[in-house]
Amino acid sequence: MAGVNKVILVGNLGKDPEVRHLEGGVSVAHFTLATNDYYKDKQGNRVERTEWHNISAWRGLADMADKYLKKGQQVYIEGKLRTRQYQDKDQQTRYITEIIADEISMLGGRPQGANGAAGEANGAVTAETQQTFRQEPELDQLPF
Amino acid sequence: MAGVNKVILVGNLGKDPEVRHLEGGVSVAHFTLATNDYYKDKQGNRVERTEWHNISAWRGLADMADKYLKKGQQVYIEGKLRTRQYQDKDQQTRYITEIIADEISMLGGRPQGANGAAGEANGAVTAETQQTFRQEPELDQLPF
Amino acid sequence: MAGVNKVILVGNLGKDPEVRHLEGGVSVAHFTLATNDYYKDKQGNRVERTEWHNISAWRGLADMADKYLKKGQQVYIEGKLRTRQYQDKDQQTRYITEIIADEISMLGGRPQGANGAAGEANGAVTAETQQTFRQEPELDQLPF
Amino acid sequence: MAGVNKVILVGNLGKDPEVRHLEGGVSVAHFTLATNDYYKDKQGNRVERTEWHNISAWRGLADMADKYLKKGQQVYIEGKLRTRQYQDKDQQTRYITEIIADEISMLGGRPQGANGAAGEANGAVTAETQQTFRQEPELDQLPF
DNA sequence: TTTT
DNA sequence: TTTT
Repeated sequence: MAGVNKVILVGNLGKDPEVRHLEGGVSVAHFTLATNDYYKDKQGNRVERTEWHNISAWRGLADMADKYLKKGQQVYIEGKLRTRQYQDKDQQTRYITEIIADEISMLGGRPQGANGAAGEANGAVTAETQQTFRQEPELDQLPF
Repeated sequence: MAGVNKVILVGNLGKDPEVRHLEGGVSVAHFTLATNDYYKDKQGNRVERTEWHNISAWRGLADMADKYLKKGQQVYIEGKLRTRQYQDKDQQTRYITEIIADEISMLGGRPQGANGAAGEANGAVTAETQQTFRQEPELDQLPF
Repeated sequence: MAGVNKVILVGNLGKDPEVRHLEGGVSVAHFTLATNDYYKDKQGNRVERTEWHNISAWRGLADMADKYLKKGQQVYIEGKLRTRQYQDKDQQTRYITEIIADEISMLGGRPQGANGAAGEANGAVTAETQQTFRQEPELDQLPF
Repeated sequence: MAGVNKVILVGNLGKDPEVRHLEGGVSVAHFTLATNDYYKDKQGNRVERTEWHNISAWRGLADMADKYLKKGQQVYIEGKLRTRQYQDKDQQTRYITEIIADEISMLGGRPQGANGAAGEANGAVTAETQQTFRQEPELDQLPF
């Protein structure tokens, strides 16, 4: 009963969000997020390691993702872990673990196409788009 | 580079940790953790939902888990997400997402066998065992 | 705008919550929480250190704190930092930093009076009281 | 014993870090961090609110802060709360709550002087400086 | 005192 | 598949 299931990520979108509109007007967005980490090996060299995460956002957050998030962009994401099963094409039961986003903040990063310079024309994060979005409060306790 | 990959869980062990000793003296512990959540459905009823997580702990934390953690016990776990692939028995590539523990705190919970009452004789968490363990600092930056 | 202000604590209440009812029917609870940490000194000895935090909970969470939380109890608290000023008795401006709770989970701990044994008669956390409470969603975005 | 004391912030530096070198070669950096939040008032207007935090970083992290962090820069900070007392100029005991940083990640933000455009000449975060720094492992468990 |  |  006393449970906590919390994920905090800062990383970059691997692709533009894909948004679907379910029956009943519910929208859901999916995208991948890369978090980059490093460690020192035995020789003391800095070794990079990238972890990929499956993110899903629902309802208002899905619409926000659809409108504002782009491949390459740096975001802060807070959410919860959920593993669900599905049938693959061979009717085998498979599992996938996703992070269901509760809050997404756009950080200063450069969407794809912005190389070297980071001017607004290149898609830099601007005043209008550098914002925090939360799951709409009245929907905060839905199971997804 | 500026990446964050953090998981925070409070839940109960689904089984006793299973510990293996790898070549080179490295030990690793695996167990599952249940986090319980709830939400209100459209009728306003409180609906419970349990999420299961795969936890792995390495080296000093594995030894701690082996020594102190039991099925049913309530713990706080901080760690990072990692998805790895493996070949299933049909030589299919499969993926599993785990939480690599960096810190484990034993909370007041009741190990299996303690029903209703929670007396020490039933395995209650005592002063000696209600502790926090962290990944040994000098190994903190290894990839697992 | 893209801001994150998050605190996560696991500790024990230093005293029973004090609840006040403000004009307009708003209630607020205050209590202190002790988090225990340790470190190894140069001789390798384990040294304990206790940090005290000022917690405040508003509205529904205040009522929950009033009803369920007791001195000594172990809780998980998630919230945000807020520093406010006030005038002390000499009309000097002083500052106090508090954690405004967004979520409180009761963990297995023993309210005051439960020494050694932890039977239900001594106030142990029971199925009924081992719960998670969140700030009511519709009020989640108020400034306190 | 089973304690957790964790703070997670994403915000902007209010000023350049001030670094002092203590006896024994220990360095410590202090700076303030602004986290921006918003809420909807009763009229549905979006109201901004800024919270200021006192950050301190020790040893390797202090040197990193000294070298890389500037006023205005956006950072992710993970650390722990600590309240310490000091004597003010009237010999009154006062308290100040600080966040002792354990990890600092530089996010995409624009140091002071970068207005409108965010080209490298204006101090934009570049490949070299957009990094994560952690408290040196062997010192991770010191009391500060 | 920051940022958008 | 991202970013630095």
